[in-house]
Amino acid sequence: MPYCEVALAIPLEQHFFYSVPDSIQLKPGVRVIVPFGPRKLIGVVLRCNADPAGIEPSSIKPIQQALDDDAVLSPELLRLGRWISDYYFVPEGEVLASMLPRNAPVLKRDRIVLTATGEASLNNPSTDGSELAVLRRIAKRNGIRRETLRPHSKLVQKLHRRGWIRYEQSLEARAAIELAAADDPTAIEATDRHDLTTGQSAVLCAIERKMDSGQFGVVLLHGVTGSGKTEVYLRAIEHCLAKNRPALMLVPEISLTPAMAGLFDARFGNRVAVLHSGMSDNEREEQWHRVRTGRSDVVLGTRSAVFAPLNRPGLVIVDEEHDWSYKQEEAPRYHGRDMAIVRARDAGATVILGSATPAIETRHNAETGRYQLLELEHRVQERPLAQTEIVDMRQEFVETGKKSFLSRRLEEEIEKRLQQHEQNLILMNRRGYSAFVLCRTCGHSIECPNCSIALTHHKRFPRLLCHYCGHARAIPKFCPECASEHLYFMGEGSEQIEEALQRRFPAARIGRLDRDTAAGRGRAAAILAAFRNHELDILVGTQMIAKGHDIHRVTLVGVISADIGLARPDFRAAERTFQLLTQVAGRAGRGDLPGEVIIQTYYPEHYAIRSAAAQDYAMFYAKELGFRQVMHYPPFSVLANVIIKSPSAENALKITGRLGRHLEAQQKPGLKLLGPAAAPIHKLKKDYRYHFLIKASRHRILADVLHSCRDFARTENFPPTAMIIDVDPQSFT
DNA sequence: TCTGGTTGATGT
DNA sequence: CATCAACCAGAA
Repeated sequence: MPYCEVALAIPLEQHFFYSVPDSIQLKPGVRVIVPFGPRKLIGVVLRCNADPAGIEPSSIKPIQQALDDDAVLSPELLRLGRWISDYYFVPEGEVLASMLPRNAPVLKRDRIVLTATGEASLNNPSTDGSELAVLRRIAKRNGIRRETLRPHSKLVQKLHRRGWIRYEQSLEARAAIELAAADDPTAIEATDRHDLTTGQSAVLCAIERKMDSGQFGVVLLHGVTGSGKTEVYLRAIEHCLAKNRPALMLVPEISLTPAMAGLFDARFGNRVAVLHSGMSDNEREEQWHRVRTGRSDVVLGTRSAVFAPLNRPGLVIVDEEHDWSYKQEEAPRYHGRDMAIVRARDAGATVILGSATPAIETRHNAETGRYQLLELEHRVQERPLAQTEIVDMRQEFVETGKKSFLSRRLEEEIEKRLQQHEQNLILMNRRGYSAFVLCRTCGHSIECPNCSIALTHHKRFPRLLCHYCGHARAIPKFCPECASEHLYFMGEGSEQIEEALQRRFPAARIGRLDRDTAAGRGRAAAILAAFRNHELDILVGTQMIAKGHDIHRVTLVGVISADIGLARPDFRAAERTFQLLTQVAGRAGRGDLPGEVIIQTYYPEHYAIRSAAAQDYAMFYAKELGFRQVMHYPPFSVLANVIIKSPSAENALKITGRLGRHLEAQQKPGLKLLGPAAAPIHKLKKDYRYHFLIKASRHRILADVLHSCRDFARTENFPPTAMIIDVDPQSFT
């Protein structure tokens, strides 16, 4: 009987071999149900006719069932999966699982069956009466759903311990989902095509030339906010489709840019498939099927849409390529933008990376010629960029003697917009009401029991909430440590800003957009729609309000505290601040009326704030690049963050020490080791954490070290989840 | 990751 | 000696 090699979505690097019964036809990329220990799992066939060298033949079990007639993962996607597995040090099975719709194509049942000793006890007169009754029920139907015996769980547990019963898992293929009636991709309906500016035309022309070459290539489309990048994307997609190749566009978050989906629908009709996390599993699976079967050849989606089952895309667009939500923060920790490039390289496609504030690495790649640089330096219809003003809040305090989060300048300007029936966008990049609760008597702030983090006060909820693990507790009247009643609620969040603005401007219609108000399907879109329709005068929010919205009556953007985030222990803190401020400033003055931006800060000298206020990318880039060079940070090095975690503080420290000694011995030219150090959030979700930051001059050197870490962890028997390798890390919690 | 088996502390 | 949680090995 032939053997096949299967990748399973478990945190083990190995693949597993199974025999293939004659009745089952397989090819690589087909999903299968396989027995795995006492369980059944879904895996993906990597190779048929594989040689299970070194594995005891009698231990090889047969494939239970194939779930697909045809490969659901194309050779192209299987290659990409292998690449990601190697590059990011993640098990291939986990990568492949994340490429497929999450909807399990099986029904899972936990069953209880009798063992041989259990059978024997059926006929043993000394068996206890209630036990016998349960055994008889199981015997009667030759096994029973575990669920059914839930009311007798105590008894069942006892029988299991005694070895009379055995748990069994069954997986059965579910019927495939029904697709809506087939609709062939139709020709493009040319609605609403904006005339191009000369700048846009030139850029589009260069992109089309690149696509016509049929060769892989990356273009950085660096265009100021409001310069009309979207129209360029749409035209480029039209060109791609005209050449009979599918197109893929990634956006950071669709729920925050509902307008984009609307544009795609209007332009490409039923050829468009939309893939994002806000959809139900069924909807997502249906869209995925439409793509796989060729009914959709334009895909618009978030990070994981980079794995859309398109056949050799000719164009891959990454909008807002600098956006950090492209990095998956759990395994497999891939970067959506970078995977777009890897995929395009394999498919011979053109990549457009679009941004007003490109990541330093991306701009550097363009400067050094790896990417083609295309720029749009002016807004459409010669609209000016917004006027910007920095308010020094230290000075404000000196002059007013009052501790207020709202400066006189910002207050005055909001007042003016309200009178003129124009709209205001107020950025407060921290959610909740108060950032933390401090006891004036014992000096401690109330911490999360699972994480070394202060709990945030949410007033409407009303609870203290951990923003990392979700832990919630009642709002205390007394300090839980020392029972003092002197609790102080410190640091404003978006909820408090909204409330205070409402108090200051009672007649204004004020809305708030942050993770709290946007929770739930369609909520974010509804709030944005209300703002767009001018049912709101002021929209307060976190970074969500900065993302790509094109609302013409917004003439004032206020930033309550530009400093939030600057002090974070992350070498990209300045870059993020610059990007956030520039992006939010870009929301002002996108219509006929000119825009104005007021940035409040306690740190007006900081280059991130100064260059954002000047809307001067070049100034920021030059300064930041110099810093990166001196500090050996990307793009002058490649990084990996190796995290050690354990629920036991001692264990975490012990393992860290061992890995540390191992890493010390790996020192060589081109390699820099930082740490071990306690992770910035030392305890997270009940795990104590330490980390090593590894800098290398080349990826090869980094990969070698990471390999050695992984081997070391295996030979030293680290628990399999104790070590997390994060290649190209984007955040350092 | 998940499961089941082993082990050692606790209690009768 | 029974019971239970905590630890660990193995999965093809």
